[in-house]
Amino acid sequence: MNIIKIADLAGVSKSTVSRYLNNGYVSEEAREKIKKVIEETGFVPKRQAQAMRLQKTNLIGVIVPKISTETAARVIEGITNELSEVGYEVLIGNTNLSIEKEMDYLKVFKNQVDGIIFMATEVTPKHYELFDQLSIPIVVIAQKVKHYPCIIHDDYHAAKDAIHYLINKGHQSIGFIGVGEYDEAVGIDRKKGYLDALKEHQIQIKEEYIQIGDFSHESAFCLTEKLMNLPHPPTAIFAVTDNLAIGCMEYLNENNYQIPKDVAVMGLGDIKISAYMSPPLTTIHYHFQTMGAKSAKLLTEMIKAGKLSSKNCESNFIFNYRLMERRSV
Amino acid sequence: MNIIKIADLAGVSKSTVSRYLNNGYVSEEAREKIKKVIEETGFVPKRQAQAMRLQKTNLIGVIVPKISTETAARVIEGITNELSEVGYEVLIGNTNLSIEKEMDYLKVFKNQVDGIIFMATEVTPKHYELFDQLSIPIVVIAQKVKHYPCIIHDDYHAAKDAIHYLINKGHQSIGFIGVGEYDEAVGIDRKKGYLDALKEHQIQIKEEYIQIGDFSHESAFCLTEKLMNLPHPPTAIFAVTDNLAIGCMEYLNENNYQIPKDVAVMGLGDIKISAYMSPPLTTIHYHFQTMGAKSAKLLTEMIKAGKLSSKNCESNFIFNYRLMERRSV
DNA sequence: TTGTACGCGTTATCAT
DNA sequence: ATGATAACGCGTACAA
Repeated sequence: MNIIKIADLAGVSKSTVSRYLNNGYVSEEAREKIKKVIEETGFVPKRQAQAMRLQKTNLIGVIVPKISTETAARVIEGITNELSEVGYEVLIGNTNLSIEKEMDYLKVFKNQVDGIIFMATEVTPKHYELFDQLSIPIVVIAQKVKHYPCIIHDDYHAAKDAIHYLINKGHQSIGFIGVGEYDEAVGIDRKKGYLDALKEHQIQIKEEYIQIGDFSHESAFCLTEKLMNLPHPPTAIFAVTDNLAIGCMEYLNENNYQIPKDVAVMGLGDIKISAYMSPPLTTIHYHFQTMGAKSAKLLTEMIKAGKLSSKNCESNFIFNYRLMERRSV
Repeated sequence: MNIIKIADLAGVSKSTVSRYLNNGYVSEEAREKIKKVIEETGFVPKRQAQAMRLQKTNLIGVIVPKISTETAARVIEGITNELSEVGYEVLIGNTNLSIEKEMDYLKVFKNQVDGIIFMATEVTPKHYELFDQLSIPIVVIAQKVKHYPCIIHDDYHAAKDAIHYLINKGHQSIGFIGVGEYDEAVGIDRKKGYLDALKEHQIQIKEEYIQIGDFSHESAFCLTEKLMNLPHPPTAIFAVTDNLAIGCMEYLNENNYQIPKDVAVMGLGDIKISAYMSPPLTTIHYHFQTMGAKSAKLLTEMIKAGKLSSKNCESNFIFNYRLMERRSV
């Protein structure tokens, strides 16, 4: 079923049908006939053909590291809610944490969508190359990417505030469970927040208190073991993500440490599960869904403005956070 | 950049470039020239134009009730992983539990994708109407829809097994926290499993033990209160979803009931959080990600077979489940 | 092996 | 107010 058949059935030309569908410049008489035929047939114009003709797909590509993580799901929810209001649809690219797949999606989406939202983890020179080749705007979430618009949390100050909070609660020996520096936001910024907070309070930094692993529960579990087996174990542990904090709590619970009496634990991110831990995890709330919505809004604005690239749109949005006092500190 | 410009730059006709891109029927000489130009320009053919010409979009529409729920996210993960292997991309439709939006997406996707995966909750006559109007195959997840292929869990037996388990643990007074019957799988099948299990053990069914609400924590919280304020409160409670079981546990914990000593709690679904509750929730594990993958596989097979509708493809796949013994019973 | 010409479904321009 | 026609980018039947 296409616009020509509708035109035939209604006894008019396809131009008239097209006008009926779009600007509406049609006589009452023709309008009636067309309306009837369209209702009977349930005709809807094909978006592919429209896209071709209008040079606009009304599609946004969204690339996420892992869709089944709560953070990614929340970001996507924010994006889809925002976009569905303005008539865009979203094409999802789930990379399963594979950088190659990220590259693939960046290439595939390149001439298939009107804009890209990229939820980043590690950003390599290869990424920059692909960004620069893009002829559509892109918005980056969760990492700072020079010369491109980014939606990020203030990881540095969030981590710093967490440590300040711990110090104010009387802790001087604070263990750190982090991740590698390939992830700038989580690996570098949050660690820097930890270090600077200690410095500001003139607390000596002990290398053995700083443990680096990957993003898994198990990593945090092992690192906590190391921490607690130190001659002078810390009285508090800060993990750079809630997920890690939970792995940390698992070790402590299994080894009969009382939280927070023996050792306090603090996370960052406030995933849902944190509130249900025993004890409930004190952490910092991040607004992932709002970030998603903001990124979508920013992107559609750029598209509307006719931008063929978002390079040099130095509009970074740094989102606020909120400390969630619960019972693990 | 399009195929004609590439052809010009390479000094051949666009047909030759097209052949280079597709069947490869090109002389070594021409191949070299084209390869060079394509590499320099980073040209990739536009999918919109291909879709138009080939009458095939290579897009699958996925409609989910709420993308930020763990179950939906896991289903989508299974779908995207499967589809990315066979060259399909996925268009996401997040309905936020709105039936109108479901209808909208069903209509919008109708002539924009090659097939639809529909994660259902309530299935109304309106849905059937739209399904019947489709000229592309559709696969339904999570609910039985007559005459269409469905990927479901065996909700009836899962619930029944849960109750059997409770009875075998010595419980005779088992409360039930459920949802309305508009959701057939959760509202009807799981309730029937509960009722039949009791009947099989000749346990009298008490109406006051059967509490129906919605899908929220709060609902389960209130219903648990009702249950526990009965003259003879139950010694065990079965909630039809883990989420409800957690709301139930919240009430019990806050009111100083010991789980499972005073009252046992059992859920259904095994969401991630359940394992971290205190005590960890005994529940039944569902394989959402595998379901997603299976639905994708089924759909692409039907597309490959050239089906213009999946009506009367009575191929239901009933997935298995696994009882997770933890410490709430 | 290569190139010409056509068609996929839509919208926009232009003449009527 | 309406209709004929061109154009979007691509793949392919057919002719050469």
